[in-house]
Amino acid sequence: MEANAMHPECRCVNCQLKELFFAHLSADEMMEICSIRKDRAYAPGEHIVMQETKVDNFFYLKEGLVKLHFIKSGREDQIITIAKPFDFISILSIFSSDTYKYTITALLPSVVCRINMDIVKGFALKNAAFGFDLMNRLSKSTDIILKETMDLKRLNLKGKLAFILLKFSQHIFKNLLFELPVTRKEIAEYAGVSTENIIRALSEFRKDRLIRISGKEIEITNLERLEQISRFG
Amino acid sequence: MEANAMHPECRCVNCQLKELFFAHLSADEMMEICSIRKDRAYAPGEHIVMQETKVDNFFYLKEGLVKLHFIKSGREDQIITIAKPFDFISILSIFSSDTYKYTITALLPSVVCRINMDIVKGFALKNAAFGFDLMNRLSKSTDIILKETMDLKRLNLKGKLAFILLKFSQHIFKNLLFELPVTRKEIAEYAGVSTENIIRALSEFRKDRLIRISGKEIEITNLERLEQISRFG
DNA sequence: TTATACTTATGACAGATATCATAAACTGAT
DNA sequence: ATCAGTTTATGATATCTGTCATAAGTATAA
Repeated sequence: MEANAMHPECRCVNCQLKELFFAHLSADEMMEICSIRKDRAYAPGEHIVMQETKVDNFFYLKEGLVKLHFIKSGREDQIITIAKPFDFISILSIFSSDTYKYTITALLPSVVCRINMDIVKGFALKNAAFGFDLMNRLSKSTDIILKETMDLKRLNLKGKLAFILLKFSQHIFKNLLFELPVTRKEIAEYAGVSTENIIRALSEFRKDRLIRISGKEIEITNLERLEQISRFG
Repeated sequence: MEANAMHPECRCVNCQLKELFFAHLSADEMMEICSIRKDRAYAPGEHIVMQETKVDNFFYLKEGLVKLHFIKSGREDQIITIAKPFDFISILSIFSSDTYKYTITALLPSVVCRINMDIVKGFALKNAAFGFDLMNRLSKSTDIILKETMDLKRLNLKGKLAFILLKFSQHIFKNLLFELPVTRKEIAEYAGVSTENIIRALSEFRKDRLIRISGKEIEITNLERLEQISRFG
């Protein structure tokens, strides 16, 4: 595409962010964004954003997998959601607060695209169509998270586990066979139940031949049944 | 105020929406908004917005109290949150989807200010500062809801109940003595537990002299202890 | 008013989940 | 290779929560 040729720094395929910017900004403005934005790679376990720190950048996940979570001293983490490539990961509060409200941590080797927040705000304030599009995308992201949280909330333990396994299989890896990118403890923190019970439920799913497990590798062998459990369990 | 005199249709004290519009729109634009917007009163139990219907209006709660909830046939409702005057109540998905994703129902006699969505979108698209301010307010509302949902999620039954009682006392009625605007069943739908257990826990709070109950009237008699339970319970 | 449905309340019990204990497997650092 | 710490796994048990049953109180409409 000629557009990409014009912006050698913004050549990532599938970049929603680029779409967002391209659709509304001039060639010069694009040049500005593309020269300012920075990529950075993170190893699993590395914090991308730490809660309570000053909001300085807008983050976008290009590669890998991350968790959005609350860290509470003396208490288990709470995982808000798990975000995949092309998701906006700095969502809540970045416009309405001056500190990040939650922590973002890499689960897999990840590459994050970072744009100075003042620049993004500047564009939003002088380009209404851009701001409007940005608002739509941010609100869509938040909506999905809240919906997911409410869905998880109403399910029993096995339902929560099935829901999470299906999220990995259907939405993240798009494959019945996948490598779990989280520990059992993290699944528990996501579901809001105890680690032991997640392990137990995994074993029962295995015994009932809904899944096969070898270490971190999971294969869903009875998709239909697992979907039932995630809806009604 | 002279501003109010200029816009006789928009004279409500404490209107956040008016602030939002006044700050960014011209006198003519304000005239347009003020002549188009409509108030409507709703009786308790009346639906203000029904999920799955077309997004046509932007809603703002002027008086009363409402619940935002998901209705599922054959299953109990899920209450997302309870909104009080000056809250934006049409939040999730109104910009990113063409149907409302949840239902809004009055809990107390309520007055809602309604503005045609196309008009709001029109202003947002041609006035960047207005759109930016709107985005901030909407995202702040959603942030608070998600935070509240995550807080509720990690608490045990008594913690959830204490949290909800404190929300009524501290955030909504700003009084230790208040009239419960919801049934025990609705508290249960909000907390995500069974109605019987909410009733039982209320009785125990009464026996432990944390609250006094007479019908719908609740008085918090041991605030400190109730706050402890809502934090660590 | 009576009749009906709903709400509040409590007890009994079953089922779900957390907690504690133990141990094997795995991981990373030395 | 070894050690320490973490993760996975399973059992036993206590606690929490849901479900079912019953009944009294309350509101609403005919």
